[in-house]
Amino acid sequence: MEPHATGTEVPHATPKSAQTRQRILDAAAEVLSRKGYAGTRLADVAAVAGVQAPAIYYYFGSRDALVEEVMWVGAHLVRLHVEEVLAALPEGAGPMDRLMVAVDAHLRFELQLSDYATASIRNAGHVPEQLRVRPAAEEALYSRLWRDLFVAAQQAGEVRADLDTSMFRLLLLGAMNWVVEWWNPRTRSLDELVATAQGMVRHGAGAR
Amino acid sequence: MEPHATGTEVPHATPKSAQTRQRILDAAAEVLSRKGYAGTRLADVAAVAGVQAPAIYYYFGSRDALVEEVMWVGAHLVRLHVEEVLAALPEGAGPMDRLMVAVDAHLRFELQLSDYATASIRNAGHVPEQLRVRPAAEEALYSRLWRDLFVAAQQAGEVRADLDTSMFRLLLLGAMNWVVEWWNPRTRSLDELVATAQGMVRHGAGAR
DNA sequence: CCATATTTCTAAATTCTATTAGAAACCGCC
DNA sequence: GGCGGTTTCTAATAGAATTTAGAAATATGG
Repeated sequence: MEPHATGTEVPHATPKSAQTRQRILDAAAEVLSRKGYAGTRLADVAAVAGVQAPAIYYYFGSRDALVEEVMWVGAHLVRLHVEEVLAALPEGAGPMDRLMVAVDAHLRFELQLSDYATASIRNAGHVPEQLRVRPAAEEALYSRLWRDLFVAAQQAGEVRADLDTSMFRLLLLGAMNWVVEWWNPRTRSLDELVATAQGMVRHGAGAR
Repeated sequence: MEPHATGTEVPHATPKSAQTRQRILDAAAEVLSRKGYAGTRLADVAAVAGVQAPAIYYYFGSRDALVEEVMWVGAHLVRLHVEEVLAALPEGAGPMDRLMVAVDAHLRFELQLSDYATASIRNAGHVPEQLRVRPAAEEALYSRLWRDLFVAAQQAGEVRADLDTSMFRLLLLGAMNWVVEWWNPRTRSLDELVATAQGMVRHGAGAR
């Protein structure tokens, strides 16, 4: 044995078979993003991961521990992704350019790249309170990232001086997060969505 | 007896004591808006309504029937409210004015007036499929209302001709719906929120 | 190729709620 | 003040899902 008992971290250096843990976590993210917290049964997760339900308990202490991990990873990955994309920008990029890129990165990651992001977004307000503590810390960091983007743009005069950027930012993130509730890749183009969202910021918050 | 058995409608003309049904429905909306579908237990609803759990079955066929009713009422009330407010506008109001008023009405109703609206919004994507059929019809009507507002504004030249209003509308409704996830009346002013959201539309979608 | 630890399974127990049965309380009315 | 119907309660049932127990299987290392 020696499963999940060592606190909140994730040991399991054993490379070969502990891919199973990852498979289970991936499966949980997938099911959670599709069915939500209420609709996610351990048996479903196990089926997707290709194991029997009790096998999950070898890697996670409980259903809720598994959910919490997915939520945290989701929040974490979104932030990392957006930070990376921003870091890759050339020095010359202005504050408004950086905002546009952040919008692009957030939407594409959430819709294409990561079940974790979708799961994290959709279920943030639906999991029991106690599961929100660790993910909330990540979300706070992400929130700060966006705050800084807006503050920089406003100070540079590229966002209207009289705009309440804090409120605008919350509205914008809401608009982008809610996309998971209606998005259908078959009927809409992701490029157009990104462009429309960017326009919402450029014109909605931009100066002039 | 003679409870809920008569199909999907809601008889109970008996005025006096069938306020209980309303109390239960109100309680369900309140709990549902706060705890979500997964976290809403019949016992909680009953406690808020001031009855014992089994009493609920005198008025509703099942837990899901109760939830469905709340969801439908929520979607219905939002639409009615916005329609009423729009109808009360003077003839002279332009398409952009009408959009501004709709934003105002949607946000104020959702945040101040109705647990039903909040419950309906928060749980739309989290209740089992079968419960979404009847509410979905209401939402479709509401969606059409907004589509018409944007089409009118665009035809009048008050919204940029090149804007994808369908996508912008979905983003806007998402932004407003997501507000229930972060709104705290103690730390933020509702007037400011409304003004910021209106600005998001006026500048984000408006011509010039 | 055997011994040992790791991993996963089957079967069973536990728990948590919705739901039902049936008895009591309540209410208006004669 | 008793009577019939309505409404609500207490107590029991049922069912589904998480979670444990403990046995098999699988891999690992000498």
